[in-house]
Amino acid sequence: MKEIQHRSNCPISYSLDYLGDKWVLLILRDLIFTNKSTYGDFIASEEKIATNILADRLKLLEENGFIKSTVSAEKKNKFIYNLTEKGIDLIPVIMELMVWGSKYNPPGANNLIQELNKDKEGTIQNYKNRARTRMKTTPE
Amino acid sequence: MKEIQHRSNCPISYSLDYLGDKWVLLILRDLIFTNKSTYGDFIASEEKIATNILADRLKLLEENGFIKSTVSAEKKNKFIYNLTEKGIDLIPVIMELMVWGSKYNPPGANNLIQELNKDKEGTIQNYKNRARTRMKTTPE
DNA sequence: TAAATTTGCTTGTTATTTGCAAGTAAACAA
DNA sequence: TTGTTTACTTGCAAATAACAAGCAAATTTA
Repeated sequence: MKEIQHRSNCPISYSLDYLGDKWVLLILRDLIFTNKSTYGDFIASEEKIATNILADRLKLLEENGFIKSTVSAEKKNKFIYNLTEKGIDLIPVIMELMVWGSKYNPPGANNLIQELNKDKEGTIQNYKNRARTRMKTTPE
Repeated sequence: MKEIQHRSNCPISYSLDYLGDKWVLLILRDLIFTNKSTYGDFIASEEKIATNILADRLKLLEENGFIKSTVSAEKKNKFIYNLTEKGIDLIPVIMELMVWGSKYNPPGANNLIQELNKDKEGTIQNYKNRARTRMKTTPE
């Protein structure tokens, strides 16, 4: 894995050096909003990520401390990926992508948007706590 | 310009079909946080976008309604790009990218982060209003 | 216990995109 | 009228992505 070269010392540019890629953010989405946590789970997602790209992005995310993998308790050839605190801190970014997407892609409205409109901070906190719980409990 | 194909009906995936690209978001950053508004301004940014990529992304952003170009009042061979309401609605996304980047890229801390910590909603509203004012006033 | 399956990749090939350098064209300034 | 500014376009090599196939360890099934 080649090291990421930062193009400037702008914090937005810094973030984009990791996150300016659709696939990275779709993997994070799956980790935040669904119960998906394995290679096979991510491959099964609707957007059909290629196998080599998924392997590459999981490696990048783990090497840069966004996620952490552990061997599954029940199957030794299965890896469980979970968000680290660094990854959990991206939840607000992804929430805002969802808010924007729901506004401009009409069929995408849902309960979560209503919850965010009522109490954005609280909703984000709930998802952060959910991710922390997942990280701590022994995986399936 | 080829039409963007949406890979699913997930609102996050929908957003990423436009925004899952570093350069698009760096152009938006310049429009939100700086007084940059022309091709030459964006070319001069620290991250050194290639000329063909900039032309391509400006076209994509305009064709998809994120920005609007007008001919400069003073020079007819100069175009001024401004955010539309659709683009202004991305300010929260970019603010969160900045918050995350500032947290994990230590030298990036600044006044804006403090302002956001004190009053996120108000700060975002200020930048939205600033963008609307720029859109309405006759450009340089 | 041997064969088939699951799981998580890697490899090879082709297509697309990027990055870089150079060129173009309209507007404007000297 | 010559040079400069501004905003691109074009051509090409290199990097990246998409697709298909293959592989190997662990596990299940016969």
